Amino acid sequence: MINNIKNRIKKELEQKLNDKFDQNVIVIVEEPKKAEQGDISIPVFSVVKVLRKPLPLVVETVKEFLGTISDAHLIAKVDSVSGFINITLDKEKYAALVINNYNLNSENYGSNKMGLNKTVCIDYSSPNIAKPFSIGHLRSTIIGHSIGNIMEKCGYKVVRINHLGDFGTQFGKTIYAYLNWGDEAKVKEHPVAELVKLYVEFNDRAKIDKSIEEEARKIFTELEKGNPKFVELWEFIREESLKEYMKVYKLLGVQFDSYNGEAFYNDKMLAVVDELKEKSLLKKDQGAMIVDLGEQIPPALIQKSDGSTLYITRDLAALFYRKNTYNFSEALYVVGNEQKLHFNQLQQVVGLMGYDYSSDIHHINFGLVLQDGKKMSTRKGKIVKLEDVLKEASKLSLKYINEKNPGLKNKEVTAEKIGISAVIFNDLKNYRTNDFEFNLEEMVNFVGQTGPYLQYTSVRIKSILDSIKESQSEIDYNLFTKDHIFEIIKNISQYEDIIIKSKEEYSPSVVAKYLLNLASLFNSFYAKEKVIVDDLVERHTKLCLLRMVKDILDDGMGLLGMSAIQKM
RNA sequence: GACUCGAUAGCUCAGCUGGAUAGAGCAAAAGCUUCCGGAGCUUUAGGUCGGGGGUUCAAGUCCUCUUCGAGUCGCCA
Repeated sequence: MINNIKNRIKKELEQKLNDKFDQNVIVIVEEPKKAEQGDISIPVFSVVKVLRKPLPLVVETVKEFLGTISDAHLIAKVDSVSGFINITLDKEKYAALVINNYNLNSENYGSNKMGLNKTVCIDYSSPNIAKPFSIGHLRSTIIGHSIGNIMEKCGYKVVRINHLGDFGTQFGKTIYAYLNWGDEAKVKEHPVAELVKLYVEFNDRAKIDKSIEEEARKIFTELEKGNPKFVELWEFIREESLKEYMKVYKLLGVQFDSYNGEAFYNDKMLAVVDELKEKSLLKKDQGAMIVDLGEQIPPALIQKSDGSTLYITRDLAALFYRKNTYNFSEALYVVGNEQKLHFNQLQQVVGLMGYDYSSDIHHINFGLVLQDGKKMSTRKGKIVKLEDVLKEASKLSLKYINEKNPGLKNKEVTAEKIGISAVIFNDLKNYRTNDFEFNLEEMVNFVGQTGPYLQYTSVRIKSILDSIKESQSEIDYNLFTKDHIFEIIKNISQYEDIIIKSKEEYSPSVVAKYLLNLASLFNSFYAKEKVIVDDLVERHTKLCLLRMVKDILDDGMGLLGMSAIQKM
């Protein structure tokens, strides 16, 4: 909301200045760093430069114009300090505006309609079956899920796609290992764990004996051709893996609209190759078929010299399928930084094919999960299993509950919600492209900028709201003239702006940081102010404020994919 | 070697289109509970924004060179 006001001030001032001086000036409108400096500020240096008038004259002119803009009634005070014009809002009027706005839209406060009648496809999680579901997949899952929620809040229809890695040479490896040294009984009992062991062991053995790689490739080729024995095994592996993943998704509260994986596109790739041929984009090079993308980036390898297709071919087939099926306005791929080149190539190839929606393809890249500064690997044996992480986080939160609130009912259930939300929040609070040092200790440290801090704040507010039967009363807007209370109102009014920014950057961290700040403001307020006071008007006003803060905290945590907690 | 991304307090990170005295949390030190939940709050201390040069009235932010780290660079995904 404050952004709307800023934009209006900017537009109207520019209009008025341009009319008066017949120049093309750009007015910068921002928020000062310190609250004492006001709520909105305008550095006029750029205006001075264009108009070539003395600074005091420009300041006076702008101040004069500010008195005639459409939001003039909201302005309480205008100061000027060394080239900055500082606007202080009328706290009572602004608070009334914010509260009315909230009451009009309390069901879905902070939402907007930028995505109305638009569909977005988000490809996330997408684990490779028969390989471990690692902590790396967790990032894609959590980030993708949250971006989906945020875009729904912006009015988009969101299609959540789990592009399972259910095809590829790793199946040849797993099947080879299973047939040669697998224990059928063990595999039947714990399919995924055993299959992963077999896969890891295969890679260990392949270091010593290169020839088994060749055998694995042969098996995969047979699988592609439809060898019934291998197909049966493949189906078993896929089914069991998916069952296992569903458990994790349930814990995380994540759902998908489609589980069409790589295998689904297997019969759709020839058409892609044909189309590329038709458009004369394919070129034979060193026995393989490539699309040349110029000097800047390496060519896209479409078809291997043995005729089989590659990752990018599959992604092209998937993209066309999605465009035809969902007619997306944006296609997002929540995949790690290391695949930046791949998606760059994908986008370029689509562009060369003449599709204008190539610019709607966005790689939502994210940083690596590091351990001791190095990328985690599934091959070196030290696999960090997602399930174990979530379990440990839950265990630790149970320990905290036993210390802080031993009498709590359903401790285990709450501990799980807190622990998992802590892991989610820890991931999302950082800007997504940054690398991420994996440190369980810090993830579940329940002090400071953490998920539990947000949950705790919400639970605290709930406890106050539940403790009192409220009688209807007037709102005392005069209360909002106190700085620390107005600060909260101002933050409440920024929720919509925050969601828009978060969508534009495709980064849930924007919401996460905002919630931390809001919670912190509330906790400071709570330490200073008594809520349940005898004065009914004051009490009602404060309870209104609390309700808004709690709603936003809960809604924001929901956007991040965190669980709601009633008591903790 | 080429390209991409990153480097801000001891640690983990914010810092929007360049704007005022660079901000949080953790860790450290000191406090706060007759009263609505102390997983909280308040205060102190902590900085050559990797380094050099440049553009600008103004640079953590833009340009350039450089150091370090990570990632990628045709038959894996």
